[in-house]
Amino acid sequence: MTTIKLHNTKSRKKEVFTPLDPENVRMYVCGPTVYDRAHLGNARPVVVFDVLYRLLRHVYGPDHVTYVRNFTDVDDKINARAAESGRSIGEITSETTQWFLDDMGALGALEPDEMPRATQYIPQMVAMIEDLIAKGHAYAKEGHVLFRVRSYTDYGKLSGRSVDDMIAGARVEVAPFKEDPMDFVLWKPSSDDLPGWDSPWGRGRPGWHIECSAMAYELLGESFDIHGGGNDLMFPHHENEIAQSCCAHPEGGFAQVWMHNEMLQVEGKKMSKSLGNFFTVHDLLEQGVPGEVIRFVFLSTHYRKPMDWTAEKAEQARQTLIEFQKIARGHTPSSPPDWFVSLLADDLNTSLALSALRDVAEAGDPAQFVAAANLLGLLLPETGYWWKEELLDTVFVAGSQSQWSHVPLVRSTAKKWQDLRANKQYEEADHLRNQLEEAGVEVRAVAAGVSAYMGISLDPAKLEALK
RNA sequence: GGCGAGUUGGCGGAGUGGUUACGCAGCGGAUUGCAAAUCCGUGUACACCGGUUCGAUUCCGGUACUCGCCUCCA
Repeated sequence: MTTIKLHNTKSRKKEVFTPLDPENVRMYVCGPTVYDRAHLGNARPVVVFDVLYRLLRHVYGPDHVTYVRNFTDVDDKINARAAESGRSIGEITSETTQWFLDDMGALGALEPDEMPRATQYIPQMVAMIEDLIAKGHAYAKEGHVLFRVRSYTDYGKLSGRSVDDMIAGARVEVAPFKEDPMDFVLWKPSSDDLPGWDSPWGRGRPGWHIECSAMAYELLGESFDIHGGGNDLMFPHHENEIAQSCCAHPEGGFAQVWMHNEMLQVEGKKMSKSLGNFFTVHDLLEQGVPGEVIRFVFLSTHYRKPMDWTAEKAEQARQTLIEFQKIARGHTPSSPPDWFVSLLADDLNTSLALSALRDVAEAGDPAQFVAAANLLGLLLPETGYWWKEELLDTVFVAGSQSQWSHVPLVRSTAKKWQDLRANKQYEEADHLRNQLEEAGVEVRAVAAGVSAYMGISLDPAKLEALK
């Protein structure tokens, strides 16, 4: 069996991964708060942990891995969005949840085995909070319930902070109902116009951190193998999760391995609305950037390094993927070579695996090549629509599905170009080629005849003019 | 201020105590009506300063710069 090594944030080291139960390897990853489209940065952990999920399924068997990723559907940002848009909370969360699934699906991400919604686990959260109060780790005051940070001596261990240092540097105004500035909210009261549930402390709603603790406990138990998420969640979210879960279930130990992906930048800068470089996954897909290309770019940077999204990388990824498609077409996957799997098993070295894909291809077994690519979530039938196989003999479509309608015209024009060349009518042929290029189509002569490449910047109007 | 991550040739990006990553671009050649595509060939880089060592890009210490978190943004 392939040995998997993973970098554990707890130890800051790469460790050999030994599941608690190889028959049921369990992983929890923090999912989105559903109030808007997922931006590109949101997609990074999804892709990273999707690769891990695929690897675990390959090594331990598809039926022996349980992957949980939650939806946070109760949150002040959602309330604010509802208030400003005049729409109902339920409408917003269900719509956004579906968007998320669609967009991540376009990136070739498998759906987790369980996708719990926070609002479906309120009783479990209340029970856990009651338990924490009973054990002296939490206290109720003025309709709030707060976690008593000082009652958990290991608080701060994951992120390497001491409680005293944090208080010294804290800039937050301390609420009067807090015993200690570091204490955080488990439950807070809701006014009548806000979502709320009846509880021993009155009508209210849960704090963010308790959601993940309660859902992870309910679905994976008091101890499980891997907990993942973005670097920025390490503190306070994951630290608080550990405190809650380990205090409620001291015998469990919660997650064995903590994994954190680094953040995403765009053209060297942090993605932010003020810099004007903020965009969603959906935006890119709409522009005709295939989800597979986005995924390829993600995989080309190791998950523990900051990733820079650039247009140039996307273009290179596109070209490489077209190459890969030519190798793969017509072949059904067999099984990836063990040596390839072991590259990936070394703390998800996706960038190395990506370049090694060429070696798999050169080894001469296309079925293995497709299988290796599939392990990375590439060349999948469901996301490879942009290079639809039946079109390949003459036309590559590198954009969105909406471009398919132009394929017949491009194909016939390309053939016309070829005929002109065959008749040595070079002037007319070159003119036609220029027109095609201006419309966003590249044509070239190949051994078998002619092929055309429809780029993403297709100009349908100029194309129609060629009729 | 506290904590953490990073710095590899034109670009992206692996890896290693002493020998080639790889890809893209570029350059030279073959081929070609031109171009593209394809094929062949081609590149001694590892932030800076010390230390350990026969020898460091690779280990240790420091400096600079970049970035993230500490403000319920993945």
